[in-house]
Amino acid sequence: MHLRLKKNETAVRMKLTPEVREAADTEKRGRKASKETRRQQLIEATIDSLAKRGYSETTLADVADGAGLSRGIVNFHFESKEKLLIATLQFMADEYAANWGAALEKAGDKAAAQLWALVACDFDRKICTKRKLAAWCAFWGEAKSRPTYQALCGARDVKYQDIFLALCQTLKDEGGYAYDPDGMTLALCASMEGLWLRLMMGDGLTREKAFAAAVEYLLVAFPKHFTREGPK
Amino acid sequence: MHLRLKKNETAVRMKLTPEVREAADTEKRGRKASKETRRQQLIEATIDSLAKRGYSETTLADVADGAGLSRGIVNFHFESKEKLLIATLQFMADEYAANWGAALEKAGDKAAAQLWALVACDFDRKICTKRKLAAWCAFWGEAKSRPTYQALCGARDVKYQDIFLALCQTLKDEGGYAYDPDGMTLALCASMEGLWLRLMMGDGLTREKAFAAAVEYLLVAFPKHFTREGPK
DNA sequence: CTATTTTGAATGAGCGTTCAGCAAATATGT
DNA sequence: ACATATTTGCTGAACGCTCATTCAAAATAG
Repeated sequence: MHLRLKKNETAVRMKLTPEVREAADTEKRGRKASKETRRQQLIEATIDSLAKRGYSETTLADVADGAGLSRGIVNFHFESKEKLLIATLQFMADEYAANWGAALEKAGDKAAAQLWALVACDFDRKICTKRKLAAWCAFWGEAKSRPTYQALCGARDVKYQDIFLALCQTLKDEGGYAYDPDGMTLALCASMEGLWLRLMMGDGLTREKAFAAAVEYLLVAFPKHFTREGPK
Repeated sequence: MHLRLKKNETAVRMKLTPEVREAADTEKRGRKASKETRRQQLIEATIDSLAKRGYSETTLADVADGAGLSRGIVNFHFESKEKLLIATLQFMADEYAANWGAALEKAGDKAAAQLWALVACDFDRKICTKRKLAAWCAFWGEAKSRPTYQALCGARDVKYQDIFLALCQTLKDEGGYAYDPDGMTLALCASMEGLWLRLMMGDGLTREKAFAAAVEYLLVAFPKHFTREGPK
């Protein structure tokens, strides 16, 4: 009694998360998926696994299952587990950078509006998901002992920090504030990272409340430039 | 040609870190160490390993080597790797709580002085070490998927948060500030956690600079209560 | 001597990696 | 058109390594 199974029926194989399914759907399902599509699908499955089981318990088997594909698949599309993880982090870093880049574009040329946009976009639906925050945090935990991760985790990198600092400097000049811009920038950036950390830990904190807290900070720091509703 | 090695010459066995050596020295070295001393010694070695290799690469072999003891030792004093890690986190959480508790005691009864003390003690030499920050971060990375860790990582727990909130509330009333105390407290606590994260990542940031940034925050939030040198 | 602590070799489970082979898609020949 | 060969994507069993755990024996303490 031998059942001949129809293969590659991804819909049947397993319940995939929306993200994985979408990644697989950008082109056709099954064999027709291109190399890049498969890679993306596996990256999404990796984020899922990191979020669900944490870094240390993320296995290639779990990633493959999550993607609805077979065991050997990762070593076919990526060379090793390590390379998959790096590609995943790279993807998130790129997405993050693109997000604040775009936000800055749309903000116009007023410094206050730009700073507001920069803070707000960190709490954007697209970026600030439970699963992505969890994945970020998983990498943070390993970053200190892995130079490669450390470099990529500084997606909040030099460039970002410089822009932030310049904006704080400008607002200080405009408003005649008294603080030290370096310390202020550092404290503000750190605050946003800390809010991410707390969002991930997941008590009762929501995206909205976290954003409100960040805004509260902006208000006391730059009273002449902001209201709770936005830049003046 | 058989060399008969003198055993238990810990000084010879391996270069132990100062922390591990100290833990082993609180009572006599060698076999005479009491159960509690050994446990402490192993916990210190665990912190070392977490800091050096990260959570996912911390092995019992590495911990045992770090403590200058043999392979099976952890399963004798702790029951399992998991229990060792939990004990380690528990130790750090207790130490952290004791630290801010003591700081609060010494601060007198002025709210401003208490808040200053609470912020300052987070950047204390004893707590804010590279190795301990790294260990904290390692646990944070795994916390989301492990309820036990999550509970202990909230060492910055409800009690701490409540005190913090009450102090902010008091200062607001005293100074007639306009902010929302909940948001303010959240942003401030988050900022300190974020600063820890950055200290751990280790760019050029020093304890002093991080503390200065936190102070900068206090200054803009409570201008009537603080100067850069301390509470008024 | 008895009890306690420590050792280190043995065990086995879990996991990343490899790879021979299958199947779908595409190219080539007739 | 059809048959055949080649390429490409994928599978899953097998392999070997790492590491937590176990435990019998040794070392030490009392």
